[in-house]
Order: sequence, then C-alpha cells, then structure tokens
Amino acid sequence: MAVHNTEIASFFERIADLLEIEDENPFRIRAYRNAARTIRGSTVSMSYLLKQGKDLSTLPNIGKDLAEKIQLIVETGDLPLLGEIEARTPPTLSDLLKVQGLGPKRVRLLYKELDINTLEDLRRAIQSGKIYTVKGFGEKTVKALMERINSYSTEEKRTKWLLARDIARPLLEYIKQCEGVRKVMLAGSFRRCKETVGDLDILVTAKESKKVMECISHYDEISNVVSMGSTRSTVILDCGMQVDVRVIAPESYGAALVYFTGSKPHNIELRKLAQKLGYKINEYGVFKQDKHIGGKTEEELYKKLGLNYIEPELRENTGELAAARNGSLPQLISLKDIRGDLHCHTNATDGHCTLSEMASSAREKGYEYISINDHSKRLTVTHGLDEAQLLEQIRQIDKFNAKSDDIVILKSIEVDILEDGSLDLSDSVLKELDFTVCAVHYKFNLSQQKQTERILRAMDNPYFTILAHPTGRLINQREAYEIDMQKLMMAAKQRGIILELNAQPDRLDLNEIHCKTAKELGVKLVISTDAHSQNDFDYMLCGINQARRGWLEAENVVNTRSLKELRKLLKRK
DNA sequence: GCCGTTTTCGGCCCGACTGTTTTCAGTCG
Repeated sequence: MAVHNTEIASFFERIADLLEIEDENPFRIRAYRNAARTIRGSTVSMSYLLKQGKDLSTLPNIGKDLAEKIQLIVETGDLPLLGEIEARTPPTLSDLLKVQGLGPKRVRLLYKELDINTLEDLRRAIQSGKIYTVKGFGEKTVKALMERINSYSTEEKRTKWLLARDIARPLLEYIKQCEGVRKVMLAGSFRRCKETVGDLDILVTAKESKKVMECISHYDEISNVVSMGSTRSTVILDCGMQVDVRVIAPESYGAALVYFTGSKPHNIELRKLAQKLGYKINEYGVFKQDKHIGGKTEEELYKKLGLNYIEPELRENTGELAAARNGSLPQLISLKDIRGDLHCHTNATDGHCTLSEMASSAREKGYEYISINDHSKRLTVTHGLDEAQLLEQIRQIDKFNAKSDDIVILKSIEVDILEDGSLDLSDSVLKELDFTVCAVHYKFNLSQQKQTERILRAMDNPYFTILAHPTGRLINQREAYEIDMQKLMMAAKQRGIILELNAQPDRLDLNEIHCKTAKELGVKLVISTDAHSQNDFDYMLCGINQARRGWLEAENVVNTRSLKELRKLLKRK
C-alpha cells in the first residue's frame, strides 16, 4: 500500500506541533513545517520518486535528515521519532493549539501547571477557577477562552469560494461608502482563488485609518469584535465568517496587497529574497536601509526584486518565484479563452432544463458548442438513459443542429463505469456519439489497485473519451476514492484520453496539484461545469480559478479550441 | 533541520493587537 504525500506531510506537521509545545528550537520546527509543505504540494508522490531512485534531498526544504525520514515512512508506514515525542508530550495537546488564543507557550504552561491534556480538562479548569492560578491567565483571557471552547468544533470551517464571494459582496459595498475610503480589495486566500476560504481578508486604502475602523465597527452584520486597533481589526460576522480588515495609506497599496494576499510561504520567500538583495519588505513597502523605495503597486514590488508579476493564484511558494525570475511563468488560462462546455445535463435525466434552453444559455455566454451528457441507465435515481432513449436524444440533437446557425450541440453521454470496468451502454450506441464522458458513480470504496484497474479497463474501450470528475471527492463531504493518479494519467496520455476538471464548486475535481501534474505529463484536460440548469454555466469561473492555481494555460485545455480543432482532439489515438 | 553570489557555520520574515507579567510576551496573519 503506497503511502500518500499527505500522510507523510501530516507526520511532519504533528512533529512540528509537539516540538513547538516542547519549546524546541523554532527553526527546527519551521524546517519540519517547510518540508511538510513541500511534500503536500508536490505533484508526484514521494513513494514514486523513491521507486525511481531519486535523491529526495534535492527537493527544496528537504535535507539529508528529512529525506531519510521520508524513506522510513514510505517503507514502514511509521516514524519512530513521532512515537518518542508522543511519549513525552501527549499528542492530544495539539488539539488545544487549534483553539484560537492558545499557542504553544500557553498550551505548554497549562499542561505543566495543571496537567491539562484535552479540551475537556481545560473546560474543567476554567469552571473550577483553577486556571487563574496560572500566570498570564486573567479574567478577559479566560472568558474569551471559554467562549471559544463552547463554539469549538473539530470540523474545519472553511467556506466554498463562491459562497464566500456572496458573503463578501455587501460588506465590500458597505466599506466603500465609509468616509475617506479610496480602494477596497478582497485579498487573502479568496484572491488566490482557493477552493475554500477560511476567513475574508479585506484591504482598504484611506488617508485616515481610524475613522474607517470606526465606520466598519458599525456594520450591522457583525456579531463579535475580536480585535480592533487603529489600522487592523478582526470581526466575526453573523454567518460565522471571520473578517480581517487592514487599512493602509494609498502609497503602500501594492506592498499591502502582496502582504495581505499571501500566501504566507510566498511572502516569506519574497522577504528572504529582498534581504539577499539588501532590501526589506513589509506591508508598507520596499525599503533600502530606512528609505522607502517602492510598493505603490504589486508590479513595482515584484520588479524591485527582479521578478515578473506573479498572479495571485500562483502565490503558494511552489516554484513561482523561480519562474518569475527566469521569465517562465505560465500565461494563465482565463474565462474568455473558453469556447464551450462539454458536460451538461437536461431534463431527460436529472437536469432541470430542456436541450434548447441549455443551448440558448450557452449561446448567451458566446460559446460555439456544448455537449449534452445525460446519465446512463445504471444511475436509476436520475432516470438514466438506456440505448433506445439515447438514440432518441441523438435524433433530437440532430434536429436542433440542422436548424441552428450558430451554436452546435455535440452528442454525448455521461456513461457509468461499471464495477468490472465495462461501460454502462453498448458500443453499438456509443459509436453514434461525438464522444463520451465516463464516470464512476458507485463502489467508491474499492482498494486503490482495484479502483485503478477498473478505470484502466474502462479506458481500454475505444469509445472512452473523457474521464469525468476523476477522484469523485466532494469538498467537505466525501473523500476522493483511492486511485493511482500517476498511472491513470500515463494511461490517459498513451490513449489520447482527456481528463475533466469538473467546475462544480462542490467538486473542483481534479485539484490544483493534479492539474499541474497533468500539464507536466502532457495530458489533455477539459474544464466542464456539469451544468444541471441554465445558471450552472456560471460555475465555469470556479473551474477556471482551479485551473489557474494548477498553472494551466489555454493550450492545455481542449475546450479553448475551435469546434474544428476540438473534433480532432476528441479523436482517440 | 535547512541552506549557501555572506557555502560547511551562523543565520533563518515582519509587524499589529491584546492583556497583563507595568515593559513585553504571546498570538496571529
């Protein structure tokens, strides 16, 4: 059983947490965290690299020691060091770190002084008043802690990007009308277009920050003010979303935007680079000695460091700085590159609109083509089509196309991949289609080997064109099923099969690391909305966001092509 | 523990806000 990168990263993160509580050398702790990030963000698995005989210490943030530890984890599934640390320091303490306001120092203190190991221990110490005997725990701190314990949940509360946008909109409008406000920008992970957003980071430029802060504190959707200083504040909205606002002078706009957009590892890397060049970067600008020499715009800041402008979606410290230095940043795909949508449903199965309604929405988007991909018969809950019904739909599409003088509907199906790797409809009808979209909709819990073989067998069918939502994950709801993605991609490449990036905000499947891998391997991709109604075509934006974070360019994505070129790409090798 | 146009040691990003230990540590982004 291959060990996943996320598991290896998690070993190192757990070690870092516990070492931090033990008050170890902070740089050693950072080394573990940096290594974890490298591993988590790697497009290839560590097990695969080791099998290839690659020296892992050539990877960034991985030295000789950690390379050996990775190898140990891959070979044995375990790391003795973690066990040793856990024998000294209870692993449950890292749960306490997740409580806002509790950092390593306080967790350590509570453990040493009152033997507090768990959230429950902490609650009891507060209720009995014992906690006041610990230095540094005064009335306000304890009251805030109690509130946070009560609202604490083990589920990470991250909001899907699209919903975050809707929450942010009225707040941004409100801030814009505050006196003295010039610009208002949504930064943070939202601006980097992450799948989910933990909190909203809002940057405001204004000459007088105090007045703006005052105005923001009167927004009527605020349920709690966590902190409110003269230039920075943190509030919780009624919906539970945390909002961090930073007000800064207009001349610092670019530097502040870089700072507030992050990611943190990207910023750290930028600041290190600045140091090397004899500069200092903070949210106010670029400084040489104490002289302000730049920072009005982001472009200017990057330029001072000898870098091309880096799009927010790339700012994760996964190679973008090097690419910006040597001029090899990707020309990221954008919404306007998209010429059609290759995964749409109608009311023939579980969609809500007719074929011509879907086509007319797509026409409004300026698309040249869409395809209709209703479900196949096995998916009975959706009234999946059997062979005869599909033939009937094909006739309808032919009729539509005969009359349409602009948009073309391609004939297709979202056909189920059965457990034995066969497809849910016979070849005799599949061959009547322009192409197929093939998907796994049941038996998610097969072993990695079986699941991979199932899909590989399906790919052997000459009518298999596109693999839909390749991992089956649903964000915050369902884990991806186990597959050997590297193997699937290699097989797709050999056969000329296309992988779908499903743009549904719940799916975003492939993830950004898969996208980057596919690009590196030369596997063709398609971005599709899986639209079940006319409005769903708007999900294309989410797919584009994801593609951009995966470094994709228009040429990597088949539905940026004209219909003529697309038809060629849909042909199997 | 990693890293190197300051290479095998001595560094390691930078600043705001809070509460409390009245001068700053702890936490967070």
